Amino acid sequence: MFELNVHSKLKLNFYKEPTLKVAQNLLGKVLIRVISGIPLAGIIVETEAYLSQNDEASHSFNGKSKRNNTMFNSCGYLYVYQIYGIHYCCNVVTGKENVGEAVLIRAIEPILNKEIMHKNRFNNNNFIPEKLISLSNGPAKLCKSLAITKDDDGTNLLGNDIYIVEGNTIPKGKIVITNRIGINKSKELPFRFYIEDNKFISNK
DNA sequence: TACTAGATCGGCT
DNA sequence: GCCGATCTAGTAG
Repeated sequence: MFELNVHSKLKLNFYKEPTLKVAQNLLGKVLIRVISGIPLAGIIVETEAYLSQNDEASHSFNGKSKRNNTMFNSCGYLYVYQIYGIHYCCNVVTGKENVGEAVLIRAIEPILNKEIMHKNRFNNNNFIPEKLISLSNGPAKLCKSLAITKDDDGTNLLGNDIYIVEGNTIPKGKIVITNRIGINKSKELPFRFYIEDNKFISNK
């Protein structure tokens, strides 16, 4: 059973590393979302990096706008955007202020208060273990499970509402590096990372 | 199991 | 107007 240790919260230095490095270092870390004092949590098992240079798929590619403003914050903030009118996706902002880089969290493995995550996602209390994987094996699914919406855009990850703590270190050999999915531009860039053989990564 | 369309909104051309 | 860093339900095979 996972024991939440608030003191292992990641410090600002963690986010200051180069974006591609942070994307890999995030694997195995634990994303915490506190609602009414109750922590929901999952192990980060899949990420994608979005850079500021030569990356057409990145929201920051065409410069700053109202929507992507948070992406241009200095590192250590949560960037949440809405997609297809109905879903939300969350990113960890990296880089210095006005740079515009982030790591999309694509999948987590639920470990704490899974029943509440299930209720957030499916709107019912009929929690069954078979549904565990589909709780958060995709960027929009994990946001739904953790009740993350546009309201959470700009949240400081060093605060107490949404933050990330230490978890298991993933050996380099267990990190799979592939191209990103679900996009049409800059598809060829090897910016997607996930934990090998993990059951909770996204479907595609 | 595999493919397709529909949902639904805001940002950008 | 168009289309997206998605997901789901529906249909066909």
